[in-house]
Amino acid sequence: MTVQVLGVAVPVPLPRVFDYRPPPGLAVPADAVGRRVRVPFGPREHVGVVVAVTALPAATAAGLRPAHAWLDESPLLGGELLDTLRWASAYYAHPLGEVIQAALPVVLRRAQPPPVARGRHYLVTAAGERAAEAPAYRRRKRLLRLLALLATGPRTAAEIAEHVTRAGRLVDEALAEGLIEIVSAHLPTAPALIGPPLDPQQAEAVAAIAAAAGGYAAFLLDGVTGSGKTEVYLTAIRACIERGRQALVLVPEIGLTPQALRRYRERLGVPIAMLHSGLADGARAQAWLAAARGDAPVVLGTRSAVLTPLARPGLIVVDEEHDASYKQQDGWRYHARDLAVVRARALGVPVVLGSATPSLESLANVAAGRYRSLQLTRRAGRAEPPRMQVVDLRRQRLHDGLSEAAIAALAQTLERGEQALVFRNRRGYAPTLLCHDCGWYGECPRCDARLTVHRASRLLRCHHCSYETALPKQCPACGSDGLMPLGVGTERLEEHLAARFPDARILRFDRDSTRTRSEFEERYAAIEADGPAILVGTQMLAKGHDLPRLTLVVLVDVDAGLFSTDFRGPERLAQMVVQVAGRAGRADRPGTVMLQTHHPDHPLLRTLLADGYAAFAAAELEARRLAQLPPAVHLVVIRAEARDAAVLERYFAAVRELIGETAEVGVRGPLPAAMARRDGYLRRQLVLEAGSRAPLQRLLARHLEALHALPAARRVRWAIDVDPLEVD
DNA sequence: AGCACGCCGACT
DNA sequence: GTCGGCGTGCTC
Repeated sequence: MTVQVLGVAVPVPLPRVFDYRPPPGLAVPADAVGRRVRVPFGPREHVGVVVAVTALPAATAAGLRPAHAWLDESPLLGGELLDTLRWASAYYAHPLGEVIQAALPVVLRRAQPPPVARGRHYLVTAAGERAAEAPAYRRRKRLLRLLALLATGPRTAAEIAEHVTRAGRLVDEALAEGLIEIVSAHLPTAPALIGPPLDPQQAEAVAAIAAAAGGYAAFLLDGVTGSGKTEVYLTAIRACIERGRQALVLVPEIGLTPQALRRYRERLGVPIAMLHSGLADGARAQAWLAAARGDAPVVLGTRSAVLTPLARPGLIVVDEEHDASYKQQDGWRYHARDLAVVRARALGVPVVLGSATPSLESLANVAAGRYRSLQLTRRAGRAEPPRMQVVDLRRQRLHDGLSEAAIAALAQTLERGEQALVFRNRRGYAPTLLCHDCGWYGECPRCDARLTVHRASRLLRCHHCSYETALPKQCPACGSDGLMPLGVGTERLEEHLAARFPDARILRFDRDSTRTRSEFEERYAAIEADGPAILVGTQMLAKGHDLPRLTLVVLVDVDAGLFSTDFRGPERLAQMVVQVAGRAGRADRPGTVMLQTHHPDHPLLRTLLADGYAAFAAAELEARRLAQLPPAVHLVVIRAEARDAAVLERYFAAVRELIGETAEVGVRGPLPAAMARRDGYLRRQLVLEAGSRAPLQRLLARHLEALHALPAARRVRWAIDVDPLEVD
């Protein structure tokens, strides 16, 4: 005598599935797998997802607790997505319950039935999008809220009513003014705008992707900045929609701008379900469900959008595939680009990874024949590439970090009425405060890091924890007046430039000056306004946005990237240089990029500047092979942190003993992390390396349960990072 | 991770 | 006498 038992993935950090008797009363539905259930868990209750139904002897099942209730009338997670999540749970050695929870929108993690979406759907029109930005509409707050809501995807009247009061009348008004329209989710909402004609290389790329439709194929679309990668995506997506299939498009965090969304919407003429981190819970759930029902022809989103269920999948696109924001950096540390390829294979659809500066991983996959390379080498309808100029800083007099040559170039740019970007990846006034008399410098009491001088707010701040203290006037050690800020941050650059060019607009972009997305958009709009300006900024300005009036870029200090402790430093630097250079001289005028360095003869810089990114990448791949670093080898890092050094020591001793000696997997460490102490926690890592993934996977699978069961693990915060981006 | 249970120190 | 410190065990 056997009875049916539910295998339930519960969102707890335990690497196993829990068995329950079905909820009392009803028979177990045939399609139980993928439905959510409320289950008792110790003294609490959780929402779990059924991942298996098995038959167990009645006597065994009697010892199990019954699930409390079903939450779904049909499976919420379909076959392919659940299979991919199962695979990912094993691959990333992360508990399935937490993996599944990460894939579910917040609303669906709660013990409630899924929100219903029914009735007519409304969507903002192109006129409505223009109105949302027009000054004349600024005072119509409720209308603007409606337009913003409908800009994220089609909504029903009922959904709109959740966001604005007296929704019915507002919707009627907006309809009458042509700002919104009724859409049937499956049909194009507007005639798609016709794009520029494709050049032969673009047409060839589109044809290759089209030829692969209906089956799995992976492409690396390797196209220089301005070669029209987006046109290739748009054409391929359009073809996908016309075949009645859905396209999933991933963009980096910084890339999902209103301009980008509008371009997709206008050119594709269909509703686009948008998924990004800033979305309200309800809106995110609606977009997710629309994708799952097949109502959204295009799903556009950042990292976690790769976990969206698709009813009619046809194509996956990953834009700027080299971007580090695709890797989740805490909890379940998945890589969205890699998962996109895994999903494409499982779904039997083509996947296109695009970049002007492909990751070395993807280039290695091309070399190994796993991805097909599609090259775009021509800059479409534009001036020649920017002139790259190395500024040798040795024996030069510097003015707050800027060379005479850079200042002269900035002055000329302003005189011509053009815009310049001064790029420096350190915010604050100066990275260090030093006493010239006794050698004291400001250190964080909780981290192995120096305190950054923030002059405007008169603070010394740690950029790695929340520590801050008043900026001292005298040296805390010797009491002298010899304190001096050492080094240059964006704040100092801004101050210097403002003093030197008092009539120019100086706009600073960093986390201190630009905290929110709306602040960014506001300042960004100021750039687009006419007239000369100097933009001073960090990473924030390095990618994504079009800066059409920019003709000069000054990279204040590239040396940090040349001598980084992390093995990906050179790759990151090269990508940054090429991406920033891509911002220069976009319009009618060719641009100039000035790289300030104390190492003008560094082979990395020479190769990159003389022969381009592809040559750099080939050289760097060879260097990684010789050094036995990824992608030549594969890595897994076990990280842990604790306040007490002895506790940390004991933990890693236990892990090492557990793993033991293996022939196929090299074990290094535990090594102190680059910042061995952070926010009061000591941090170390154990590096596992092997020539292929299989032995690493076997080792993880073999020891995973024991790793969780380790008594020493209770005293530390630990995590497994498969394919880590940083090993410092 | 939570949360309970359990066994030793300073307090109303 | 008990309130509460955090070690240890368990979660179907």
